[in-house]
Amino acid sequence: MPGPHKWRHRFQAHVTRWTVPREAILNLLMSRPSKHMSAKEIYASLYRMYPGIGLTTIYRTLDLLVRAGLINRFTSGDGQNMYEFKSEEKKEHHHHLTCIQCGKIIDYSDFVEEELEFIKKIEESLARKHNFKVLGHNIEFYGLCDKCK
Amino acid sequence: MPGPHKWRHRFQAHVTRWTVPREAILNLLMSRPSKHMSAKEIYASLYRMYPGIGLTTIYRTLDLLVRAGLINRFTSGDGQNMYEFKSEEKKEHHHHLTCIQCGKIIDYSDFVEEELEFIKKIEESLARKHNFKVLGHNIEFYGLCDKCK
DNA sequence: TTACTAATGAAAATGGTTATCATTATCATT
DNA sequence: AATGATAATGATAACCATTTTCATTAGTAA
Ligand SMILES: [Mn+2]
Ligand SMILES: [Mn+2]
Ligand SMILES: [Zn+2]
Ligand SMILES: [Zn+2]
Repeated sequence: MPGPHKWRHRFQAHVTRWTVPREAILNLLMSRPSKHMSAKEIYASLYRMYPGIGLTTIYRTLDLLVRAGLINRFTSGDGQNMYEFKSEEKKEHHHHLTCIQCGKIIDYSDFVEEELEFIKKIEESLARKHNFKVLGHNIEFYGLCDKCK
Repeated sequence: MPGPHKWRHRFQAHVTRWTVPREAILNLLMSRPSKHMSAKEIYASLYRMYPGIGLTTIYRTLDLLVRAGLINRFTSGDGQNMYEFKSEEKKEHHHHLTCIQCGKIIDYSDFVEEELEFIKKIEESLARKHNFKVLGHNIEFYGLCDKCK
C-alpha cells in the first residue's frame, strides 16, 4: 500500500497503478538529484529495504519514468544505461563530462544560455533542411579526469 | 598475403602484422565513406568474399582501427556500436541526427565552423574548471525522420 | 469485501561483445 | 625459397545488460 506522492499524478498519466516498487524507485532517484545510477545500482540500493524487489521491475519502472519525463536515461562509456532524476528547472539542464579511464561523470552547466540558444538554432535548421522533427539531443565530452590524467 | 595499402603504415604504428581480414575490413569501410555499419553488418558484407572470416576478428580489427584513429565508433539508439570511416579532412567533421523510430542516421555538418568554435570554448572552460583533459565529444540530435513523423 | 486485471518477480531467453585456446599465417631471418 | 618465432585468427564458450515469459500477487473501482 504505497502512500501519496508529489509525482503520483504525473506518473498516472502513463500508467494505472501506483505501487510500492514504483514509489521506492522514484524516491531513491529523487533523494539524490545529480546522482547517476545504473539499474543494478538501484537494485542494490533498494534491496535492503525491499528484499523482494526484482531487477525486472526496476527496468520496467525506469522505462516508465523516462517516458513520463521524470528521469533521464543515457548510455555510459561501458555500454550500460545510467539514470538520473530530471529537475523541473530549465536552468538545471546540464550535460556530461565523462572520464574514459575511471568512468567518473561530471555534470556541467557552463554556457547553458548560449548552448541552448545554439542548440535551438541547429535544431531549427535541421528540421527545415531534413524535414526532421527534433525531439532532443545528447551532448557529452569525454577525456581524462583530474586523478586519471 | 595481403597487398600494399594507403593506410598500411598508419595501421602498423599500432600493430605488427598486415593481414587479409584487416585489409578487407578497412577497405570495406573506406569504400563507403559516410556509411554507418555495425559489426554484424560488416561480417555479413565480407562473408561472401571471405567465407572463413570470424566475427571475433571483426570486433578486434574495429577496435584497432578506432585506436589508430582511422574510423569512428558511436553507439546507436538500440545499444549496438556503429562504425564509420573517418575522413582526413577537418571540414568533413560531422555529427548525427538519429530517427528513434526507424534508426536512420543522417550526417550533418551545418554550422561546423561555429560549432567547433563553440565546442573549443566549452572544452577550454571545462579543462580549467575541472582540471579535466578533454579528448573528444559526442553530439547527437534525435527525433523523427521525414517518413516516421 | 469482491472481482478484475495491471503489475510483479523468478526464471529463462536474447543479443551484442569479450575471453579462451588450439591452429594458422605473417614476416624477419636464413 | 625455406625456416621459425609468434602475432593473429576463428570456433567455441563465457559474459552480462536487458528483455521475455508466465504463474502469482496486489492495487483499485465497484
Ligand atoms: Mn547528470
Ligand atoms: Mn556519420
Ligand atoms: Zn578518471
Ligand atoms: Zn525514421
